[in-house]
Amino acid sequence: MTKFQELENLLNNLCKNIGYDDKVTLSLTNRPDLGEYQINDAMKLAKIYHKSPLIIANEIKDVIKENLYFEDVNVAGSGFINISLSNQFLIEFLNEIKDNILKNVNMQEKKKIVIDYGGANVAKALHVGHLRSANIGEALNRLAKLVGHETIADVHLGDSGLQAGIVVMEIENMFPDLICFKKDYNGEDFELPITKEDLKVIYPTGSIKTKENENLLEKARQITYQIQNNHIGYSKLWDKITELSIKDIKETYEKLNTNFDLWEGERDSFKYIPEMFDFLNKKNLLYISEGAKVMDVKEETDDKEIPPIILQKSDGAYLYATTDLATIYGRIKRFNPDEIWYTTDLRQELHFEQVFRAAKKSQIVTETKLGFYGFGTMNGKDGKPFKTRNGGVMSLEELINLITEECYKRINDNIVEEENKKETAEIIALAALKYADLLPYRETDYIFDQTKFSDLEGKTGPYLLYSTIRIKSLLNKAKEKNINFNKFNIINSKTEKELLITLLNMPTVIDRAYDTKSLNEIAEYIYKLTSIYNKFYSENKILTEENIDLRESWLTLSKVVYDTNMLLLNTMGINCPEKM
RNA sequence: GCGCUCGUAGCUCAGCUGGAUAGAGUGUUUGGCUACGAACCAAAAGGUCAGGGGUUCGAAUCCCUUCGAGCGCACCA
Repeated sequence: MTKFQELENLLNNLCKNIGYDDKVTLSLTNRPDLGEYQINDAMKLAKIYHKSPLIIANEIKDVIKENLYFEDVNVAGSGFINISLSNQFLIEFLNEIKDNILKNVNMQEKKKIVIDYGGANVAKALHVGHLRSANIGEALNRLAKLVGHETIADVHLGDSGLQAGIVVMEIENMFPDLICFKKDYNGEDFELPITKEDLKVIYPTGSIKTKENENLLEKARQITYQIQNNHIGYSKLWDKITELSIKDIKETYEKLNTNFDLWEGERDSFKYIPEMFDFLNKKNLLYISEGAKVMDVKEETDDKEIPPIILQKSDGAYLYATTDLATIYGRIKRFNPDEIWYTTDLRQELHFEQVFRAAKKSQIVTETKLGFYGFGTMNGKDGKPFKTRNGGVMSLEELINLITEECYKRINDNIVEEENKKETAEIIALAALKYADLLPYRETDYIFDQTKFSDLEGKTGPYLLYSTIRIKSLLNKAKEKNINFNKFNIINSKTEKELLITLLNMPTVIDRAYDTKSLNEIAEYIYKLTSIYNKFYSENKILTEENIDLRESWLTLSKVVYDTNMLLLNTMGINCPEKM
């Protein structure tokens, strides 16, 4: 149990003793002039117990002010209780977590969670629009692990859509003699005649052609259908393209520090489709509507229109909904997870609502909790979302390179060795990019501004890295000078107390981030902690402090802040260089 | 047409299940390196929380309404 949890439990027990058996919460104050924490529950209790809030507030005040952990307990306004924490409590707290920062995290009962994020499409370049899914998904994955869960991350590649038909058609055009196109082709191996650079051009040009020519579009559709139905040559070719494409996609995801346990795609769900249809047929859930095989998912209690889910097109082809439902079918069968999370653009909410309903109604899913945690779109300056289909959007690689160049310019030659400069610049650039992306609330649409993402000062990733490295450097210097520290003894200033209280509050922040599935509070928190530390740093000369107990306290505190920063940066998927 | 989301400082965003005097960053103005790393620190200015009504001890937050923006609504993914 974290120290803060202990504190809240103590408070609740004290209230219980005087007859208030309701949850009382301790929150950071809005009025720092009156205390450090506040309790606002007296007003609520007043309604329940038909008593004056002031009387209740005073009763609570009287019982908690006796405790050694609290001091300066006072009642103000219409029943606000203001509390400060005793130095004794805070010193005890810091000494408890100094050697293991994980003691400042509330662990949860272990669950198995499949997390579906990334959103990469085979044969299409990752663009800036893919940034959020990767960042948020990866961070949620890490957050889930941090609080004690087991996760299975699946990139769930888009590998069965129309782009398959388009790309195969283009290649047939370019290399009609390739053996996989021969009538008597029997599946033997062959060399793919294109590189990943070629691939980046093939889809966009093919896509334009199909938009201009109805016949080509129809042809691409047919090829797509044939790939779905295991046409031997087309499937083999598409397999090889997928392999090549994954290699490329992996490189970019690795830069983003995004890791998947499974590199499966829509096509991996195909093997479950016949079984799934059997399952649905047995339950009599499917019917034909306008030639398509559909299933109703509307419910009595709906106040909005939920259209039926289409599982097979009138031409026999499968859709997004089919593969997603079959993927759930497969995941339940293979992993039987407690939860499955999806992190995609919020615009897909209705689609997932339909799929989830179909899964539950058919009892493909019984116990497993299905969660859709959508994110807002990245908009252009015109306030409209980036186009994902029409091209012309900056590729993720290009964006990373641009920001890396900016960072490179800032690197001081006296600090970073020449051979490490490039690598360091990239780490900093990615920190800037990831932090800027995780800072807004998950569901917020925000305006993508290249200059904002390139900011290296203020509330940015580079600020956090710089500050963290500076603490590390301080701790190293202490070691070099044989200054030992292993204990927190004294609180000497207001800034130090502020730091301690901020540290104490970390578990609450992590819990909330987990509950809301949004990293923004963690991003805000780490900035707050860091900036208070920087204030502390500028107020004191730590290494030359003559009071040995004080110096030891300062160094111990610095170490805890460092460990906390590293833990939270890692949770956000942000790496920290040695120097910058 | 139906539905979802949103409107907070010049700009980009926070603001927790309703709590006291609405916060950051950036930009603007100003001060601080012969310093453990200045990608830092300190200070000032900047607000009709889109408008109106309601609920109550108390509203940026909940409800209604007007205006404005974005998105989604059966065989794309």
